[in-house]
Amino acid sequence: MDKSASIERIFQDLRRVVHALELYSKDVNARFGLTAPQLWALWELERGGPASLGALALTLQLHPSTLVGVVDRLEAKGLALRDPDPADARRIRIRLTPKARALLKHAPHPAQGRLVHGLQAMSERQVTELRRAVATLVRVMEAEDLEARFFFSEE
Amino acid sequence: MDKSASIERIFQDLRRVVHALELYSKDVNARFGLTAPQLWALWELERGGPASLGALALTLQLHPSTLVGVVDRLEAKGLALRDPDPADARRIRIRLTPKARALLKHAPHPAQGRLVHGLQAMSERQVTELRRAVATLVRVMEAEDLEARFFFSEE
DNA sequence: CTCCAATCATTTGTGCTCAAATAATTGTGA
DNA sequence: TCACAATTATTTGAGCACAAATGATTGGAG
Repeated sequence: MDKSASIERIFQDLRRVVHALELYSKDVNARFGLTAPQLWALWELERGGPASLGALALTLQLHPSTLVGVVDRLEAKGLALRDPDPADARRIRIRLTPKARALLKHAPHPAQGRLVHGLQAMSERQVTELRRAVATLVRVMEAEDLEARFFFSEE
Repeated sequence: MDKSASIERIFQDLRRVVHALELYSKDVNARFGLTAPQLWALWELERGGPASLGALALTLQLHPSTLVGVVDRLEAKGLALRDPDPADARRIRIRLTPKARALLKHAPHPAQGRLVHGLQAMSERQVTELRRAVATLVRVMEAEDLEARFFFSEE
């Protein structure tokens, strides 16, 4: 297979990866009541403690305005709370409720779904190769992204 | 790096890949007026000729209800038309307008954006490795997906 | 020939995503 | 100190994605 055919295939396959991840998220939601972004947010709050909306958005790599809705839904489910930040009235402090902590004990870790189950069935060598390849992809894509942003910011 | 750390990393990186793809789509839309799904749909219609909504959804791997909105927007832009299917009144035949065909000549091919530009800068050997790795990923993910669907359909 | 189940497109409802505009608050430079 | 710029969260608007329900049409079984 020549290079351009490989590139075409990589894109098709990436679309399928994205698709599978989405289906997985919907599936977890249907079965468990929490979507992947919601689980990621909870898990990150558990790991890093209370955080401002902006800080959490940064670690989750989401746009702040995206995270507002996610936190809204977590709050509606009684899993997260918005406290005012005593030091800065512009900020909020998002923290977990005891209910959330209890739930996280039994929740599928965002990186332990059935997709990861498949990865675990692969040899360590294969997983390492895959990790390297995906890391390369990220590097290339984000580099191009930055470059383009810089380029167009000059216009 | 041990296996579970590799798996964790793979997932983080995949999230970043998805993120970069989304940003790219939004970017093309802002600059060109068409989102990635719209471009994919146009390109597929150009390649395969007029198609029913269900058939197009299948080749694009989208849920039919998702595609309805995409086609609505293409129609609103004067790029696609819904014709009745003479053979079956339930079906529609989606086809391109001349405007769409003219536009496609200058449009960024869905798989020729700046992300692909980055891939093209890589060596053929690297690209081949990446293709294999991503294909492995797809195989693993979709196999797990099928397995889970089968498992839960037995409940 | 007539029901009735299957098929096809669509609508509705929920959620995620971004960007741009808005409002409140902070901190700083004159 | 005080006006003004920066920061922070939110709202608004557009689009994508799925599932489930709906309505129209087809085609087959009795």
